[in-house]
Amino acid sequence: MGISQEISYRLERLILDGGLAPGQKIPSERQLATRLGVSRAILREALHELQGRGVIETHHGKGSFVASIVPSTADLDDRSPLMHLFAGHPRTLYDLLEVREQLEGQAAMLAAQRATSMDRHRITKAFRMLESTDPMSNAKPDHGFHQAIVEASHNPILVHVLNGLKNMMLLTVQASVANLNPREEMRHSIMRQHKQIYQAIMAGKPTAARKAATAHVRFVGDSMRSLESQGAKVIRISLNSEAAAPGTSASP
Amino acid sequence: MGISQEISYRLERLILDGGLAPGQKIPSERQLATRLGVSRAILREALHELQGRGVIETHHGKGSFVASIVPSTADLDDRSPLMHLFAGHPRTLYDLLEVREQLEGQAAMLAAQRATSMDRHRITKAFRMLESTDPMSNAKPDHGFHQAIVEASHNPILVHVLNGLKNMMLLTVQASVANLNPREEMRHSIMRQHKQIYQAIMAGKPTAARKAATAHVRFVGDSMRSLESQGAKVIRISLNSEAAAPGTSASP
DNA sequence: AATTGCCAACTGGTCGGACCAGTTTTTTCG
DNA sequence: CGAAAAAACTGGTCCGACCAGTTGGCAATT
Repeated sequence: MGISQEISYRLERLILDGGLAPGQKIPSERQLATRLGVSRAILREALHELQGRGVIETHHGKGSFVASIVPSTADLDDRSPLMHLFAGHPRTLYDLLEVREQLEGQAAMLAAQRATSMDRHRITKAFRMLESTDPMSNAKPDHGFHQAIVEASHNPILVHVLNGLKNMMLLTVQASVANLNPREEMRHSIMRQHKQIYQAIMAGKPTAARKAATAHVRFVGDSMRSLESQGAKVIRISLNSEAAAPGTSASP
Repeated sequence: MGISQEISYRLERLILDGGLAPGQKIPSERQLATRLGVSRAILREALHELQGRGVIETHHGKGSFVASIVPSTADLDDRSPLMHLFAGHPRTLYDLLEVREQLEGQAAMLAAQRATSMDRHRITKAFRMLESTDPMSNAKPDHGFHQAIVEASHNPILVHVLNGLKNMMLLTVQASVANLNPREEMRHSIMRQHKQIYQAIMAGKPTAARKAATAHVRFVGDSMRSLESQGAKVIRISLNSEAAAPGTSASP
């Protein structure tokens, strides 16, 4: 390992062990570089590494601060590169929706063909829950409905792929629910679309199911796109919200 | 945001969007710095950030390499349960083909819309190689052609998903090549289909490209199904065929 | 005295060049 | 031809300078 790696390691220890609280300021680059006996360039590389890991935040002219990370928020594997890419690159949302359009259409079609009675039961249950739940509740019911359909496709590959995208999918569903549901007419459109998908699958109409599902995903994408173009901030779903502004230090 | 942040962003984009596979080498620091118009110091800071996020790995004297992305969908290597399932249950082949039908259709469509001149060049190169190679050679050229198209879709999610299925995909392509190519008329059909896909993408006809691609995958599936129903043993493909180190076979 | 305005001293951000240290390729010579 | 030496890569580290935001205090003005 190079020196910069070692420095980033020592810095992290310093922060974690040293009891530096989130939001707390760490010494200036020049100070740290001198104290640790390395050049400022190397020190900066180490800082960038910690930055990449989300350990610190840096603000021009102010300094670097310990980020407020709860290391055990293992809820979703936030820190995965893809996850981060998604959070940082809004376009990725639409990329995902493009893929979902195909995959969910496929799943709905296969579900219409292959769903067993137990599958139908599960789908129905998820659908009911979707109807009854508060519109603004979290995205779980919505996702559950889609999930039930996917599993009814009886295609292990499809299930596996969609499962691999689950976390990101949850985010897009969350985004769509948060942004679209508040709009009265949109919520109705989405509900109608869900109903169409549901009925097509139950009626065993593969083509109709596929069309309904792809149309639904496309509708969500188009809607969010148009919302976004109207200036609405669509994608702002912070992975681990709150980010302790630097000025949170208590008055001395 | 500072320049180094922007650089790391662009780099990340370059890596995932460009479909750079894990393990692949990225250009040297001096090259990248020049190409992106920044100093080497800043370029290195950006690299360290990606390093901190686990996107790349760096080795002294050798270079920087794309790290294996995310464990979720990626890496269906041999010992994977799904891989095993596949070997044991031929039907999984058709499941995969079902999914491929959608995904490759999507990829071809997007490629027809978004391929850059460099993408076109790569696709053309892969296509040429596909025409010239011996029909019975391994499946690499065939897969390379499809891969080039997928990467031209400029949808990181799509690239990621297909990449995760790469190993299994290689097997299906291998299976199709081994079983279908020996049949004169089938080989011609497949070649014609490849040509249709190629021309549609080059001509920038998204719909035609999608249709050609889905039709192609469907044809492969249907053909193998019919072959199988005639009593041919279709799936007998050993799992660890190639993938061996450069020092191949070695028959003493 | 209170306010305003400005300047100096922080902070991080960027640059270029130089040199060291591994790795790979090319050249040279036995 | 083959092995050793040299050159041409690669990343790793350092220095010194300068740019760009931020902050606080000092001084001139009101």
